[in-house]
Amino acid sequence: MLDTKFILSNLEFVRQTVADKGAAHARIDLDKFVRLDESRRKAQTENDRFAAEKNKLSKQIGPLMGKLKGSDEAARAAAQKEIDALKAQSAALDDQIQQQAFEFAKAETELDQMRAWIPNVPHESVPPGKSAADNPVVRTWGEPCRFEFKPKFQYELGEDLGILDCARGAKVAGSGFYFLCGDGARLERALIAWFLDEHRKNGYLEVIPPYFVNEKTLFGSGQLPKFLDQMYYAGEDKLFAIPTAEVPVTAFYRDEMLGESDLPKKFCASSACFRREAGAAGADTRGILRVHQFNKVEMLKYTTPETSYAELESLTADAEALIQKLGLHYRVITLCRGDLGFSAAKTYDIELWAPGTGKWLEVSSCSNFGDYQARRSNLRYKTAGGGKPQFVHTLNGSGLALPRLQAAIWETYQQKDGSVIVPEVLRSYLGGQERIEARKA
RNA sequence: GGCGGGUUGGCCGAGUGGUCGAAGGCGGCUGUCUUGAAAACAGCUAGACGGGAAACCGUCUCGGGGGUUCGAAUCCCUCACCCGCCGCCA
Repeated sequence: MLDTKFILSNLEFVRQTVADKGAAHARIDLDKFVRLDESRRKAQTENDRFAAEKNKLSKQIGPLMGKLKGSDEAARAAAQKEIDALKAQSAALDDQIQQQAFEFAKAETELDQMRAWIPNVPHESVPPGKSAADNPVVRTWGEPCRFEFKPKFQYELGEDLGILDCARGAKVAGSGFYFLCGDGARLERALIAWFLDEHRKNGYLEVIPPYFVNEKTLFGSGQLPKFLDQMYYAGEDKLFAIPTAEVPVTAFYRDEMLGESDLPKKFCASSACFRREAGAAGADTRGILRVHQFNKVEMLKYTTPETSYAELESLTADAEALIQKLGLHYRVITLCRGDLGFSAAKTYDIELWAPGTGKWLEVSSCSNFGDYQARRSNLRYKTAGGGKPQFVHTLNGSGLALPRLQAAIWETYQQKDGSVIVPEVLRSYLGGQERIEARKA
């Protein structure tokens, strides 16, 4: 959420951001926002004046009540008379207070609702651009591998090796669900364990988060209210299945006050992720490039505003290091203004080259959210200097998302005989196994 | 699912109708003392919003919401969460 004062004093910048992010929407009417803020302030000023007056009257009644207990009957009668007069004055204020309080609440509620739909503004280093086609490539690592045979793509490899079963996934749960079997499941487990071990070495605290969260938690990270239709919802219990571990871990310190010396805080979390992918029908439907449930290890950081952009670089580097050790070809792109997500101030996407599919696959999205999520989550820290509490900055990035990574590994390390070589760093997690071969029945 | 006890500032913890935004302690900051530090002593130390050039002033906030009252941390209702005991169960 953006600060109301920031919106008002940077109105055109916010207006441009809303347009850039394609967030233009009847719910966001910035001219109305300005008007509402004016009426909110006016109502509050009026309300405060009447309330102050009423408070003064009440304070006069207290001592008079004491006099009612005295023995002098004339004095008691006089006090009673005074009390009645004060009560009458007080009652006369009620209508006005109620009226102003109503006006204030009405304006504030509308302002809050509108603010909930206004996206974060981009950092100054974010490049201009309208869509994914305009995202500049920051760097590329490795070389695309060459084959002396026609390489298979992920779905074929998975099914041929017997490590992926999409048909039965569809039967059991529906399209977009799948089984990993045998060495496919083991490779997944190895990757997750290895990621977490690497992150722990880099100072990230490993957590296993709740897979279901409440509405407030989703509001905090920015999924709600805008992306309601992308979430699985258990209505009986008013709980949502998490689309990423970012959601529960960002809420870890919600409504809390941290100390500056506690920062930065670094977490890594492994979880299943659940996404309805509404509106994505027809895209990447074959295999495991776009699915409703997948595993992911997520890295998160809570930092001070001063260090968050440096921490974004190191977060991205931590994700890249994993890919480098796996020996895969990848590139890093910066999302342009038009492609930047709702809550993000700056994002790097990391894409793996999948030689069989012939596409770059996004396996990590590393973002700095600035204070946007912290504001929505009421998450502050006390500064070392002792000044006012500040909102922390939050960052997160995948390290890494499993299905597309598996796809890239299969495709990159496939052999002429159809088997797949296991990347060296993972072998100790697989009992030394060096190769995945077709599973018999 | 049933019954009982809780929820107060960064933390702990007093406070059962008025002078309470809240005693006391811890922690933090500042000063005195000291070569420096510790200790001791003194002072300061919640947030949001509004008004104001500022000093400062006002309103609201004692888990959330609603109610009673001139006035609520305090009384009533309700919801959430936490801690017990019972039931069910991986």
